[in-house]
Amino acid sequence: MEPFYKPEGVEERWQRTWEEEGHYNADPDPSRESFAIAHPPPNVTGDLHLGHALQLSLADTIVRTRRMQGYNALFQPGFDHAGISTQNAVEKHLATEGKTRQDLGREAFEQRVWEWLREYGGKIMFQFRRTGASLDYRRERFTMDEGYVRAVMRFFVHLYDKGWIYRANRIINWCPFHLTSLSDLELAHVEVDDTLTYVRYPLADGDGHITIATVRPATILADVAVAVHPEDERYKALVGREVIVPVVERRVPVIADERVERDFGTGALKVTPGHDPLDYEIGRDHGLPELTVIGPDGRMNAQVGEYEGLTQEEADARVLEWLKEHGRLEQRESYRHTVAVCDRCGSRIEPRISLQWWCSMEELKQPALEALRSGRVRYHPESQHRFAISSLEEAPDWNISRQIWWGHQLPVWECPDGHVTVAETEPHACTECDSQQLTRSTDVLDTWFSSALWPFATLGWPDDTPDLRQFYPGDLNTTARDIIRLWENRMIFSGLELMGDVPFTDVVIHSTVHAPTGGRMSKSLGTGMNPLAVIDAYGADAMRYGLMKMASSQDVRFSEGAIDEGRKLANKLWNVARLIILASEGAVPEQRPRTLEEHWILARLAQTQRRIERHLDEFDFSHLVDELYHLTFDDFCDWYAEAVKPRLYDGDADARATATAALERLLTLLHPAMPHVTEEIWSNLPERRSRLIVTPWPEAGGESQAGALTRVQEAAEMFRRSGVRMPLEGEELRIFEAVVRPREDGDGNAAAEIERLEKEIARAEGILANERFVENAPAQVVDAEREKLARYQRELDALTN
RNA sequence: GGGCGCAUAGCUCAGCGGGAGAGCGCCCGCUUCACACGCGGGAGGUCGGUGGUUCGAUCCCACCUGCGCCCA
Repeated sequence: MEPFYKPEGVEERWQRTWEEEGHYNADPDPSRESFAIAHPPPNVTGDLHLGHALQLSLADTIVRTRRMQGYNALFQPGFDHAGISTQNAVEKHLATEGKTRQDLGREAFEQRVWEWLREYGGKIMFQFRRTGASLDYRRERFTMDEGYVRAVMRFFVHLYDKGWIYRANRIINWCPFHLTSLSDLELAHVEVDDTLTYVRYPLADGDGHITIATVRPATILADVAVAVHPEDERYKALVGREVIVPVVERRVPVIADERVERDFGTGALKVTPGHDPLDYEIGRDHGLPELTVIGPDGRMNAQVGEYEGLTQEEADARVLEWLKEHGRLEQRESYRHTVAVCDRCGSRIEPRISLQWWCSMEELKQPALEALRSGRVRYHPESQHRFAISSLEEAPDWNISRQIWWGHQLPVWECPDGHVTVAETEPHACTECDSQQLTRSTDVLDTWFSSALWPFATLGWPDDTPDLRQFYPGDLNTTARDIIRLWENRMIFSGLELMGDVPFTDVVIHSTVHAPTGGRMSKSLGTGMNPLAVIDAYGADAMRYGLMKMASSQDVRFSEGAIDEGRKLANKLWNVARLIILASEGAVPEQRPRTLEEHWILARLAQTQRRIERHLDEFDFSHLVDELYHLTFDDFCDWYAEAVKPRLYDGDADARATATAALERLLTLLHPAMPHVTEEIWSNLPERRSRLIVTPWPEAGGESQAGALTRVQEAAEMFRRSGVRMPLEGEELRIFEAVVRPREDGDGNAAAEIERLEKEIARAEGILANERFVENAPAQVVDAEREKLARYQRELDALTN
C-alpha cells in the first residue's frame, strides 16, 4: 500500500470489476424485497453536467445502501430521445455540409438522426459509469426503442379512447426557425433592449384618442380592441366606445378588463389575440375575433396585403412610417424587458394560434392529486411537496404535439374526407368511411409524453413482465426543481392511470449547483463546470462526497473546498487502513473488544451508523457525509487509532483482530458514499470472502459506551490548552498518554485553568441566581446548568488541592 | 407580477429557543515508526438592520435592506 491514495486507475478498475462481476445487476426474484430507482433518462446527445453528477451521487448512495441491506436493488439507466434538442444537433451537423433537413426530406433525415446517434449518441452512459453509479447497464433503455414506442402508442390510444386527447386551435409557443410548438421548458428568457412605441388610436366618433404603448408595432395590424382597467379613472368614460386601429383603419371596441396593468405604458392595452398569450385570454373572454398577420415562418402573411412577406422588423418600420405620416406616433423610448426565445436556436418565440393536439388534465390528474395530498407520494423537502400539489392543481391542458421530425409520430391517420382514425398500428382503412387513402399525421409527440412512462415502460409495459411485477411500483425518484411539473407529476398520473399504482413513493428534489461566484452555471456564460475534470483532479469518490456536502439547501455554490475535503477523507481512510493492516500482520478481523477504546469505538460506530441511517431516511445527504467525515477523522483516527496503536505494535492479538474488524465497519458505513476507495482498501484486508459492494450492512449494536472517553478527552483538551494534567489512572491514563503523548513535566499554567473555571462557575451561578429562569425554564435545562456548575467546581477543587 | 429560498469567522456553509460551530485560508509549534495531502494550538463573528414575543432570541413574529433561483 502506497503512502498516498491515488484514485486514478483504481476507480476505473473497480467500476469495470463491479459491472463485470454482475454486482449492478437486478433480476426478478420474488423471494426478495425490491428497491427500485428509475434514473431520469438524460438527453441521448448530452454530456454529463454537475446536475447529473449530483443526482447520481445521491441516488447511488441510497441504492448502494439498500443493496447492502439486502434489497433486490434496481437502478435503471437509459436515454431520452430529446426531440427538438437532438433534431437541432443533427441539423447543425447537416449545416456543416451545407444542407438543411428539408433538403433531405423527412425519411432520409430520420435515417441521418439514427446514424448520427450511432456515432455520437449515448456517450453520457460511459460518463455515468465514471461517477461510480451502480446502474444496471445491461438494462439500458431508449425512449425510441421498438418496445418503448409501442408503450407510447398504447398510452396515446388509451387516452384518446377515453376522450382525454383532442385537437384544438389555441395560442402556443412557436419557434419560427424549427417551425414547431414548444413546451415551457424549451424556452429561455433573455433580457433585451427594445423600444416602446406610443401610438394614438383616434376615437371613432368625436374628438380625442387613446394612446397605447407597444414593443411590436407590426402587430397593430391584428388589433381587435383596446383594453383598459375597469377601475382606471382616466379611461372609465371611454369604455364601450370605439377607436380606429391605425394603418388598417379598423373600428374596434374599448373594453374593460382587470388583467390590464395600469402602470405599464399609458395603462391602455392594444389587444392582439392572435399574437399574445394574455391578449388571447382577454379576447376569448370578451368574444373578440382572432386575427393572424404573422405566418409560421415569422413573416407577415397574406392577411396584410402589401405587407405580405416582410419580416417583422421591416413591417415595424413600415408601420412606423405610416404612423409618422398620419400624426399618430406620439413618442418612442428605449425599454429593457425579458422575452422568450427558443432554448435551442435563440429565435424569438412567436406566440401563435395553431391547431395542436391536447391532453385534457381534468380527470387524469385527480388520482395523482389524491396520492400527493394523502402523502402516498412525498416530495422532499416539504416545500416542494406543496409546490408539486399546486402545480398539478393548476396544470392546464397539455399540448402534446410538436411539428418536428424526430420523435414518436402520432398514431393518427386521416382520410380525404377528414375522418380521424387513431390506432396503435397502421390501420387498413378509415374507421368511419372505409377509405383506404389514409395519411398519417406528421406531428410527433412532446418528448415528455414518452418520459412520463419511464418507470414502467423500461420494465416492459405494456406487456405483463416479471420485471414489472418485481420492480413496480418503484421507490424513489431524484430530480431538479424545475422538472416537477414537466415530468414527476406526469409520471405519477400516468402510472396511476396505466398501472393502477404510483411509480414511486418519494421524490427527492435536489439542490441546484451554481457557479462558485453565484449565478447559474452555463456553458455560454463560461461558468460551466465539467464533472469529468473534477473526477480527473480529485477522484469520483471525492466528487460524490463534495457534491453531497454542498447539497444542503436549495441553491448552492460549487465549492472546490468541499470536493477537496472528500479527497482528504479518502486519503485519511487509506492511511489509517495502512496503519491497521501493516501493524496487524494479517490478523483476521473479529470483534473482541477488551479495552476502553475498543468498547468506545464500536459504540461510536454504532451511534454514527444510526445517525447515517436516519439522515438517509430523511434524504439529508449533507449531514450524512459530515457524520462520515468526523467519524473517520476525529473518532477513528485521532482517538481510536492513536490509542490502540501501541498495542497493535506490541502484537496484542485481540487488539489486532478488533482493529481490523472496526476498520471493516468503518469501510462498510463509508462505502455507499465513497465506493471506490473503500472497496480498494477492503480488497487489501486479509481473508476477503466477497466484495464490499455486496457485504451485508451491519447490525448497529449497542452504543452505551459512546461516552466512555469523555474524561480522557476533557483531560486532553485541558492539557493541550494549558499543560495542566487532570488526575487519571488505569486505562484512562494509558489512553491519555498514547494519544496526547505528554512530554513536559511540571504543573503547566494552572493559574489560567483556575481563572477559566472560576469564570465558568460565575456564569453558571449567575444564570441559576435568576429566579425567573429557575421557575420558567424546563427542568431539563435547569438541571443541566446545575450539573455543569457541579462539574466545574469538582475540576476546580482537583486543581487547587 | 406570482412562487421558493438566502443573508452567521477572510471564503464555502452547519446550527434554528438555553454557553457562537465545521472545512478551507491565516498565524504559531511539531519530520512522533499510517498520513507534513499530516498532528496539535491560536487569532478571527454587536449571527444583514429595526421593532416585537419570551425569564432568555442567531433561532419565533412583523417590517426594512440586499441577494439568488424558478415561473408568468
